[in-house]
Amino acid sequence: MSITSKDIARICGVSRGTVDRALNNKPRINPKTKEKILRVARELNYRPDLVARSLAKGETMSIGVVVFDIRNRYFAQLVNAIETEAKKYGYLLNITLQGKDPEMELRLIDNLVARRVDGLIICPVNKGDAFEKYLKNLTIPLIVIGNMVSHDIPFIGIDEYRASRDAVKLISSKKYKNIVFVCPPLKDREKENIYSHEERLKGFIDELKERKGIRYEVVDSWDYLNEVDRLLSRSDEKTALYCSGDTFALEIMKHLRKRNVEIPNQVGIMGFDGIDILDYITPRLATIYNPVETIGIKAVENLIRLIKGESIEKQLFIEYKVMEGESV
Amino acid sequence: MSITSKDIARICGVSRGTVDRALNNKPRINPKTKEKILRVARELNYRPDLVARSLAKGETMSIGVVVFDIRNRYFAQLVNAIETEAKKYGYLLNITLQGKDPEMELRLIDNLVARRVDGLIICPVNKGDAFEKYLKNLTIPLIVIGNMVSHDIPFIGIDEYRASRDAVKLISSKKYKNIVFVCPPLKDREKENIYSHEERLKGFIDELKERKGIRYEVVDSWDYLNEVDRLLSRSDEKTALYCSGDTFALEIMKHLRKRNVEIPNQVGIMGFDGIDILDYITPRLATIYNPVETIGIKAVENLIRLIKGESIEKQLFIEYKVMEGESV
DNA sequence: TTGAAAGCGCTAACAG
DNA sequence: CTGTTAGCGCTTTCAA
Repeated sequence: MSITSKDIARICGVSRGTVDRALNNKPRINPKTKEKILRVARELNYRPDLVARSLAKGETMSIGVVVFDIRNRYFAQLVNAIETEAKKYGYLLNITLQGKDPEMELRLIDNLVARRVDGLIICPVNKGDAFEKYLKNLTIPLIVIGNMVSHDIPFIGIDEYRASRDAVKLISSKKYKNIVFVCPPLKDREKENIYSHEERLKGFIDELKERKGIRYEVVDSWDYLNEVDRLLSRSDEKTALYCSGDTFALEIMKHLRKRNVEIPNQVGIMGFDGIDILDYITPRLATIYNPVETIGIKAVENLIRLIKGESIEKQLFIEYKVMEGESV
Repeated sequence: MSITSKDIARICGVSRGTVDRALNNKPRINPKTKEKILRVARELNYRPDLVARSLAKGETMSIGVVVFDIRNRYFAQLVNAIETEAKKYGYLLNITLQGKDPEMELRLIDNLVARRVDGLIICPVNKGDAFEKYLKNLTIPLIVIGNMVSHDIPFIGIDEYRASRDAVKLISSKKYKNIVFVCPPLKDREKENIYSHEERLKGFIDELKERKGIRYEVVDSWDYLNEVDRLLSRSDEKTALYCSGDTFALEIMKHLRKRNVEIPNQVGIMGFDGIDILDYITPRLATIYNPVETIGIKAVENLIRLIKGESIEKQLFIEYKVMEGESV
């Protein structure tokens, strides 16, 4: 057993209340007794039990985080930023991964709430009214990142719709005659929250509707590599593949490399997210840089405001950046 | 305020002890009262307060993790594996990042201990006797990953020395006349624990000592790109760059690509770790595959054994794999 | 089968 | 300036 404040009180011949005042820099204590208590505490290498403190104070100084998976570059960068920022304020992270499993997500949120984390940051896979209601009934503050659930629940992300239109503008400026939006997650739209991809899709379509003379279509299959083969063999028009995620773009590039298809000479490619490993890839992938670090930092800032009972703006859109690259 | 077991007791007209028996499937309770309590609990959406439970039971069902940084692929994969495995046993993770700051590492470990995590998994940046003693004095079980601190402290990793010799064997088999070990972390050997890199260095040297006719040298500078330029301009022998980490290899490949140096025709490159993004890189990098998922899983398994008071083997070496690639 | 009471280690409120 | 008391919500022990 480790040493408690009671032990210190006994040894110093004072009450636990006095020990508390000394240890936590509270007023109304004799400097000499304070000094003595601090000395004894140090000598005995006293460490307060933070579990007990949490129970007494009703705060744990922890933030619960629920995301898909941190092998995913995007979430690795996000969680990294959240941890670094939270630490500055004395908060530690309870991080949990739902692996796109809606049931698991609910279980994890329940568990974190039961552990009395002071707030939650989630990138949800669930969606819909029931989920919205569930979140609203939580007793703790919450910030949603990426996949918006409703306009009523605090959200931080980028304006995916506008970013997607910008992506299409960039591609169009390169005189492609045919643009394909590659977005496998659309396949899962029934069961999963794919808000961000749906916004990107809308932006893609709206932008192209306004432009004449460019054909476009959508690939919404996880078998997208074969789809790409089929599309490219079928048409001899200058085609660009606009991918709703850098990872899909990288997979396609790897695939085309095997087929000796040259990028961007024979086909153009654009991604979305601006994950950090693009640094190592040739040709440099055109993409939308999603400021994930900033999003993480803002999420922590806003969450802490909520924890303190302060108010925040319900929707916070961070500026993204169009990265030209060499692949389109 | 949320509802407590006391409320349930009051409503059901029983004592808190009985409520506990019902809720936690304990014996010696009348099935009918149990049923009633469970029903009421469900109706009121009762959730036990896990902080209170932790205080009462003396266990938190959390595991503390301290690593460098999870933008680093290696740690992202590691933490991902640890989380997934720990969750199976009902443990959540408190993950913290020390960013190679020794002071920070100590503060984080202290904090986690104060939060009464049931065990720790760390990849330490500290080293030496004082640190070893500090770790031994911790009141909770601990597993060290990667950077061994001492043979007395439970460790999981690969046999870096042997792996490094195997790497050199692979390179040698390709008839290089000059092999350069690129290992910037050596620069920090005074202040940081770079056990794994030092083992790799030893393996490199020992293997080459046994082979005649191959020149070798070591680059231990963070300015390694310029060093590489200098080395390559100086010699016209067939040279291979053996990097103590895939990231260094990727940086060099990117650098050489700009200089239009062909790999492996003009210079060979080999990495270490086998991080997942190599999938997207051409030419395929030769490397040592470090089974980080397995290491994470084993770390959790062993830690839980320690938590339960069971015994484990102090040193656990997982099998690595030599990946031939096309870069050497 | 159930209840009562004590305790986990800390904080907070009030009285002295 | 200091001590006392109660309480956070749960588990555990012992007695009934």
